Amino acid sequence: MRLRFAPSPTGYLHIGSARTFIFNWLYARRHGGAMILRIDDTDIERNTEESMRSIFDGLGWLELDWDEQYRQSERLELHRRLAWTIFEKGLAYRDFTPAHAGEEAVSREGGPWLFNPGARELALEESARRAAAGEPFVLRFHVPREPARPVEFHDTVYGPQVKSTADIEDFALLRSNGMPTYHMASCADDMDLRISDVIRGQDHLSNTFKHILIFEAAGAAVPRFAHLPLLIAPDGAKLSKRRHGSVVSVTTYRDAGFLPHAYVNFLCLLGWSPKDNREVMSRQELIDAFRLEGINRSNAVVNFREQDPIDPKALWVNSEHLRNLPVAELLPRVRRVLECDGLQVPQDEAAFARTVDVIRSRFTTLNDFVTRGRAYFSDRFELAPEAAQKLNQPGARELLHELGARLSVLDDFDEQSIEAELRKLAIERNVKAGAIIHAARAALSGQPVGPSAFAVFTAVGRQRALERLRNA
RNA sequence: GGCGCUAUCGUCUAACGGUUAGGACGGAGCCCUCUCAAGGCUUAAAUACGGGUUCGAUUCCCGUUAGCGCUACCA
Repeated sequence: MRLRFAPSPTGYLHIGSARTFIFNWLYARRHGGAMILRIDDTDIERNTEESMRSIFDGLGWLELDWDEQYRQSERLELHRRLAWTIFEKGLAYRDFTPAHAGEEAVSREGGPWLFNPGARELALEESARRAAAGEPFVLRFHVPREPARPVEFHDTVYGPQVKSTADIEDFALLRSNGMPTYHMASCADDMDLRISDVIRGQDHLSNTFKHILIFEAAGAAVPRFAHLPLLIAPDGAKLSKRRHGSVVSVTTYRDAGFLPHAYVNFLCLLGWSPKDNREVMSRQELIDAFRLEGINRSNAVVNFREQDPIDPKALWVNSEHLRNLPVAELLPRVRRVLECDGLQVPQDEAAFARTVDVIRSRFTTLNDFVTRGRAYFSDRFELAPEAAQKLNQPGARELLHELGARLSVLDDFDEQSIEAELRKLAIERNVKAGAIIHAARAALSGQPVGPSAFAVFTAVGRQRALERLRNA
């Protein structure tokens, strides 16, 4: 079994493309097949190196891998050879009509454009002569239409598909600059790379009929096809950079502090279901559960809003992974965001792990560790307004100073001892323990809310905790 | 315009032709509690519309409507 993901490097890695990669990858991994990354860069006008980087960066960030890698621009001879083979079989012809000449005909008649008048009938000798004379031409597939016949295939997701050749235009195989078109290059490579299953976006569903004509003309076996429903915006439009901005780029989610796998997990839930109500799944669970039968047919909305550009479900999936991942797996990731923000990562690995474990359960993204969780890793943090309010309660500061003094002589700086000491103080001063607790949390973490205040003490560490009480 | 695809809560989705149409996110409420999360419980919220077929239709068929895709020398 051989799967491929074939992006064209004309923009950054789109979340829809990422999902397509993931479904191919899941299928390959589940069946022990090979995953192939093929860069479809035959459109030399629009390709960019930057886009290429974005694809590798994006896939790398998502921690997705592949077994083989190709670049179509390095395989042009193969594509051209196959195109001319089809020509020699009499199944393609040279069309000398200048570019765009056919467009007017379409708008005038209102009907579909099928071929340029006269081009199909051009005698072979004249065609060869004009080509030899250097006249530019496109090589077009000669779609059989008298009589027209149905082209059929079975899509694993969409079921039986049929279209009459009477409705298929004579599409181009080779451009006038000699470059193969997408259809030609893609099919030639799929044959050469022995792709067994083509899993791609539904926008290619109707193109598949053309592809089948090419496979047949080349005398090659037709792969299995499975088309994926598209990802769309809340307004029903196809996701596009121009209209929807950064929500379509995977880097947005990386920068927002998503765990790579959590985002993969979220993307999987768009258009696919394990059908057993599971949603939060590990990578292995995803591989084990993935079935093409679980893919549905209607487009999925990425539910973002103008003010809030990230789908709430994505955030939820991320927070689930964030709090349930083995801490050891989370640490390097937290370390990275801390370092990126110039924060000091604790030397003591065990203490670091405990701190992360204490605070992670109420965080939703990795970025929370340097924002809401800043006080756990740095002395330069801001006191949230609501936290300041708690500190400004009458008598609160004095109580914290006293608490600090008492805790400083404690033998064991653990949660039980701290709690005992704090409650004793509350009773002596005849105040509610909660008042001291809330003020302490505010002083230690800069936040009005958070983990158990006693856990905050140990997470922040003795030295810092006492210092913050003193300076409260 | 032509051809094709699709249609279940706001969103993601589940439901051999027989279910009080299920779950999740988000919303509302309650419980728990040192706060906030988490967790538990409760709640509002859907089969686009019209015809068939059938004892019975979310499910099968047709039509309408809507959305999307393709209709390039883009992919």
